[in-house]
Amino acid sequence: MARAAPKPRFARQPPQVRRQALIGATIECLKRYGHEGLSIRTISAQAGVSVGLINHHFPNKDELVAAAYRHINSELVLGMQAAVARAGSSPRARMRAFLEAWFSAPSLDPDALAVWVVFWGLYRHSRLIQRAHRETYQGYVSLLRGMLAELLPQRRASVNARAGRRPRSAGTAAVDLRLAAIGFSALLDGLWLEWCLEPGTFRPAEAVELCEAWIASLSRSAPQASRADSQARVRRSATTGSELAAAMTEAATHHGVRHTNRAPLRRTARR
Amino acid sequence: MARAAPKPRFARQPPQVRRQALIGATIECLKRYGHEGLSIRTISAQAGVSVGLINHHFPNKDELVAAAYRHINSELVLGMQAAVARAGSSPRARMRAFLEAWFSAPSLDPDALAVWVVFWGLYRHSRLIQRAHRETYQGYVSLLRGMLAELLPQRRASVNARAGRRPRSAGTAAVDLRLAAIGFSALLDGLWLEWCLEPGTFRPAEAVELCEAWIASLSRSAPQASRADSQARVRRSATTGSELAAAMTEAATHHGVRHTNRAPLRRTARR
DNA sequence: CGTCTTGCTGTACGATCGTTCAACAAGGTC
DNA sequence: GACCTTGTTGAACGATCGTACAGCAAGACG
Repeated sequence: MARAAPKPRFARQPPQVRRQALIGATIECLKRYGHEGLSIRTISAQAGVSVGLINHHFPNKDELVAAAYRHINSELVLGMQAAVARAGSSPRARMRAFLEAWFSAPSLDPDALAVWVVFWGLYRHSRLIQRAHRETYQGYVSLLRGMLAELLPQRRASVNARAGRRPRSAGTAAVDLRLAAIGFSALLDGLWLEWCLEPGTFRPAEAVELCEAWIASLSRSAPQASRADSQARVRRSATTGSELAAAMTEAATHHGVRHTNRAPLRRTARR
Repeated sequence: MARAAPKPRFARQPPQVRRQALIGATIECLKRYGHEGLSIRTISAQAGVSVGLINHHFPNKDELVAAAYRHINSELVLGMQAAVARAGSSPRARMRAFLEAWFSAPSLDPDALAVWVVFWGLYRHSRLIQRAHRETYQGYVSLLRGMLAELLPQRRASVNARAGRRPRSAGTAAVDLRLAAIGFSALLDGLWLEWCLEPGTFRPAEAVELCEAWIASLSRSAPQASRADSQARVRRSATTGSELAAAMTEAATHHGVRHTNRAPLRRTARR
């Protein structure tokens, strides 16, 4: 008889590689089984490892889930940043590249939506998810801010545009700009959501058209800021591109559910 | 010593009342604890009953959850329908009433969003949830369809407008109308989502303004269908209000995540 | 007050959950 | 080939899950 070649029962991997594999298995399980897929045994089976290995690379399950959330989040943001950077320096081309990246894989993926939805459900009750979101969300915010700022060149870059202020007694032009920015962000999210829910309803290119039409209507309703500086100063000095960008990035809640800090969660005795 | 008044240890309730109470407790638990709140013991404690009672009124947990989903779904739709009906017969007033109802409680509620998100996460993997959605979603669809049809009077009500068709070689007017309807729906969902995530960013009344501006741009970009019939026939006969309504109700996926029937879910051996 | 219906309780059960940990072995080093 | 480091295994634990069911009792009825 031939000597039995002692086939290894498992292969050791560097921690970083194994961690990445476990994160990938977590996301895959979420796609397949939804929230029920978030169990140690399901994930370890998907990754082809034993149950104990997860706690060897992650302190606990919540940390693994948060790492998975951080992964898809940063993967998306990095993809968007790369697409915009690849588009060159023309503001219009950069915005178009962003929109086309936004409305194509891997962003525009029904499976991905199913994964996002589970994370959203966890968000309000998991500090780790909140932290992972906050850390990766910043990249998305600054990307949008930069694109809008260069698309609608302002007179002066006022960095101190305070977040959250609502110019109640402002001129109509300012109000329209702020609303338009909010609406644009809603359009991005809403179209993305709708397509993922029912991909047959419209083509991604049509979503890009819709968004560009909205952008065009922005420039049309407030051309004084981008073209004629003198007119802008007359209408309202604070109505600059950076303010629009600020309002927009405030409004653009993107995929992640931000922590609202709203009404204090009732903390009655549970059970 | 005074005779101990034999205080009843529990109070019997008619099945329908108790069922409703259990449904209410389920929603309340979802608001408080998210997905973790969906346990028999948590819900029964919230309702102030024993663990066994739930299975006395519902065959199993999934049926209770589906009933809860059906409840908030139909509650919302009925509220919208009532608001529109209260507005009278003017199409514009009815649309405004709808928008104001959409952008106010109980629709516009961050707690409610947290509940919706959990249901969305369950949708793809629960036939019961899918059925509950399908049954209640019809009311929302017909409400939107009716409002748009009366807002943009068509030449002839073509009921057989097939769902899902995409006039690729159609005239530009038709494409714009379809896209506009899709965009309007995205605007509704996106604004609703954004406000629930970050209520401080804009006021509900501003969201109403945004939507009405979009509606106005609909009438502006394609007035031929609503005003001059002769022009419409020349441009494209199929571009009617009812087609817009059909396209819109296809696009308006509302809150619920529709079953996509997309790629067949990989059914590998689990565990 | 006695009787009957049935809404309701609460223990029990098996399954599965996340986590722990002692033992194993893969694979580099000498 | 012996040794050592450490990635990996898998049984075991207590907690919690959804469900079943035998028995209790609330409250209507005669």
